[in-house]
Amino acid sequence: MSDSNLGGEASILEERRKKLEELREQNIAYINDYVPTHHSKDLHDSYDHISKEELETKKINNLSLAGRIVLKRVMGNASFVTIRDGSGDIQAYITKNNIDPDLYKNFKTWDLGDIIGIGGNLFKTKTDELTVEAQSITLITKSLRPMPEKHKGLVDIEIKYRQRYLDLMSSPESKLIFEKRSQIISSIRATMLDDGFLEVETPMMHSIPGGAVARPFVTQHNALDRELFLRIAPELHLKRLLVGGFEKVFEINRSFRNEGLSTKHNPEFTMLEFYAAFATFNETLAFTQNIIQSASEAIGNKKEIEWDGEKIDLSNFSTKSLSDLVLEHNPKLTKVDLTNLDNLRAFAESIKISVKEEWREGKILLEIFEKTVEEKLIQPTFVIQYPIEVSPLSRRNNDNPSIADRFELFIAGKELANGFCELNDPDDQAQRFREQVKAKADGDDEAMGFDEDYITALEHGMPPAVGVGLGIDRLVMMLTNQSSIRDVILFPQLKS
RNA sequence: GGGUCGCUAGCUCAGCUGGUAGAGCAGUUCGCUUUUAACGAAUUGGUCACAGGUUCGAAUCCUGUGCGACCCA
Repeated sequence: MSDSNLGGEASILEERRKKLEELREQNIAYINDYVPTHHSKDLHDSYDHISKEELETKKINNLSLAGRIVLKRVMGNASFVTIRDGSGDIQAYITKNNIDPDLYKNFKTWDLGDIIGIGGNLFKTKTDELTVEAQSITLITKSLRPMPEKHKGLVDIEIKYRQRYLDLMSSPESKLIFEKRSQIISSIRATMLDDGFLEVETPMMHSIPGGAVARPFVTQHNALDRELFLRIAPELHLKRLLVGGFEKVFEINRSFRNEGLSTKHNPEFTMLEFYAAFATFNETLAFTQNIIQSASEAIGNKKEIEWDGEKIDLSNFSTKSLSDLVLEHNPKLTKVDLTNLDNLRAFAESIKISVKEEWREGKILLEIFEKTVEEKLIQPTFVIQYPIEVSPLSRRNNDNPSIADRFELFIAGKELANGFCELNDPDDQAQRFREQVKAKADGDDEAMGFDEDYITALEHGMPPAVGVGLGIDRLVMMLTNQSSIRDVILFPQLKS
C-alpha cells in the first residue's frame, strides 16, 4: 500500500498514523468514556473452574472489559484476540455474526498494543478456555508504536529500565515484582502502626548532611541563596521528634547518596527508619525480625526462601558479637590480639587490607570483619557489639565504653538493617561531631558536619531510645529473589 | 579505573577459514468462522555502531572511538 520508500520503523509509524487519522476523521480517536464492568482476573477467578455447560446455563452476558491487544489471531470472518488489562489476560472471540461488517473489517487493521474495549458474554471454547464473545468492540486508544516482540518479550536490558512501561506491559513477572514491593511496604507500615508507631515525614533537603556516613548531593536554593543537601538519612530529624515528645516514630522514604551506580546501589533508595523511646535493645531485635517475617508472609513466601542461589531460613535469626565472629572466621587471631593495635594491624595487612595510619583497633576490627566474615553470614544474623569509633551516633555500652549498643542484620552476606541505642548525651555527641569535622578537614568527604541545632535539641533532653534503619530496596530484592537493585526500583538511575 | 563479551531489518537473532545480506516476529496484500507463539501464500524493510587501516574485494581481519552488559577494584 505504502508507495513511499521509508525505512522499517518509519513505515510502521506511518502506517499506524494513517489508521489514527481515519479515527480522527470519524471523531472516535482517543475516546474517553469507556468504563468496563469487569477485570479479567475476576472473571478467571469466578468461572475458570466451572464447566463449559454450566457456564452456558449461567448466561453471563452484558459484561465489558478494556485492555491492550497482546495477541491477535484473525481467521477470515472470525478472530481471537488476547487482551491484557491491569489484572491479567483474557481471550475474546470476535465474529462477523455479531459485529457490523464494516467494523469487523476495521478491526482486522487494529494492531498489537492498541487498547480496546470488548462487550459481550462469557463462554468456553472447545479447549475449555474462558472467552468473551464480543457483541461490541471499541478501539479506545490507538498505539502508534510497536510493542516488544511477542515471543521473547523485552530483552534489551537498557530499554527495560529506561522505558519501564514496555517492560511492565510485556512482562507480567516484572509487574509482579513491583506489586510485591508495594505489598511489602504496606506490610511494614501495618506492622509499625500496629505497634503504636506514628508515621512522619521529615525534610529531604538539609542544611547540614548528617545521620550517616556518605557523600551528599548538593543543590541550590535561589531565594535563600545558599546550598542545600539532599538528605543522606532522616535520622537526626526523627530524633528531634523524640525530644519533642513523640515516643515512637517511623519514616519510609527516600534518601540520597552520591555514589557510583551498580546493580547493588542506586543513588536514591528507600529506607525505613524507626525510633522508639524507652525501648530495649533486645526487644528491638525481635521487632526487626518480626517486620521482615511479616513482610515475607505478606507476599506469600514460605519460611525458607531463596536469594542469589542461597537457601535462607527466615524463621530463625541468630545473634552473635562482632569480635566472636571475627575470631570464629580467623583462627589465626586470638582474643588478646583484638585489643592489641600492633597485632591487629599486622594481621589486617597480612590479609591485604591497606591499613591507614590513623585507624585504631575498632576500625581495623571492622575492616577485618567486612573482609572475612560478612559474605559468610548467609542465615539471618544480628551482629552486635560494634566498636564505638565506627558508630558516631550510637550510645556507649554501660559495661564496656569501647563498644556501642549497636547491631547490624546480615542475610545472604548482605547488610539488611542497622540499629542502635541512640546517643542522647549532648556533650558526647558534640565531641563525636568534632571528630567528624576533623576527619572531614583531613579529606574524608563522607564525614558528617557539626549539627549545632541537633546538639541544642539533645540539650533539651532526649529520652533513651533505640533506632533502626532498614533498606527497603534490599529487603524487596531478598524477598522477591532479585539480584539487581534495578529490578526492584521502577526507574533506576542509569548512566546517561 | 582494569578485564571479558556484545553492537547486523522496527524487535529477537543467524551469517564458518574474507567473495558483496538472511530467518522468525512486527508491517503490507490475499485466503481462512473455536484459534491460542493460529496457520498458508506473496511482499516491504539494511550506511552490518562510528572512523581509519590491510586487501582485487571487509559484516567478517587489524587499530581507535562511542554505547551497553557482566566481572574485578
